[in-house]
Amino acid sequence: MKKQIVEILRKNQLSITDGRKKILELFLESDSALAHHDIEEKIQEKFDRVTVYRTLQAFMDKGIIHTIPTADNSIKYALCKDDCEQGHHHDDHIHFVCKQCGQTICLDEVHVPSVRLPQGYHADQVEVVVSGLCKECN
Amino acid sequence: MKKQIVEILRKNQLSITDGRKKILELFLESDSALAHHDIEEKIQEKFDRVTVYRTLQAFMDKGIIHTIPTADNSIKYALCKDDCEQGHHHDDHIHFVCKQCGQTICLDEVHVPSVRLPQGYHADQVEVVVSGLCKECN
DNA sequence: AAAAAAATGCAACTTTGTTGCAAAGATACC
DNA sequence: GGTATCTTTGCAACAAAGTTGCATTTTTTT
Repeated sequence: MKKQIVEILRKNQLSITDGRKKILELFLESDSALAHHDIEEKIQEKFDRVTVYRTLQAFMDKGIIHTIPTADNSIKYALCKDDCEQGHHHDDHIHFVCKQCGQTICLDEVHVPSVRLPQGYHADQVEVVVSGLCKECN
Repeated sequence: MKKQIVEILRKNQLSITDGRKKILELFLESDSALAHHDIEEKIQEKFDRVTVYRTLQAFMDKGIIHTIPTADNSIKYALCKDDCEQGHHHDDHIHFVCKQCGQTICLDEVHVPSVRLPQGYHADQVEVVVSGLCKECN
């Protein structure tokens, strides 16, 4: 695990620091998406708020994590699949938000459906967020 | 127009106040979704920030407007279709965000595709946000 | 037109996010 | 392994976004 973490950071040319290791570990351990707030809560050692913001930004830039759109003004982040490279996210899976437990998860096995747009529109990216009851809460 | 506004407020059992009339008018005039910030900007008379928050909340509760999920931590609101009733939103159209002009619009004519979830999951609602270039910017 | 109910504005506060800068830490080089 | 260089961190100070309680004003009811 520790090796995998260092490996990921190295591969993305990020210096290996305690904060980055810890936050990346959180993502690897968690199977649901994390908001900034969740991260600060779950980390026992206290890192400055600013550090967490900058770490998430760095991970985003490198394509290690991606954001999940929400309707409640909280950005959620989740690990990208291996083939997301620096600056080019191509996560084509859908996201699921459980109304009971609140968890947001990536359903990697479910691909986004194709959408037919009206004349004149050009689609770059399609985001699908399904809400309902997850496996555990159903 | 003025009649329609009063009509909508009355139908939803909201008292008819200047702020509500003005904000509702904004939504009716605008064909793109509005963020809290946009509303404060576009209104010439100044209403208190708190009033705008509470008005949006009231409109949400009554099913007059709905939120559109975004990945950039800004809640956008748009008018619901007529058949959204108090507490029961059922807007099954997709949303489009233009990367050029930034406008967010409801594509009422495009219905959300059906999504097949893994065993055990139960879907209540499917949100689709497509980003790319809109008719004007393309 | 007066009484009752609801909405507004204000102040004070909390939470969330940003920026510049000095100190601490990581990397590269000898 | 130790030092120079470059990067990251934490702090302070700030800006923006959102919330709450309460007195005043406005709307609705009778």
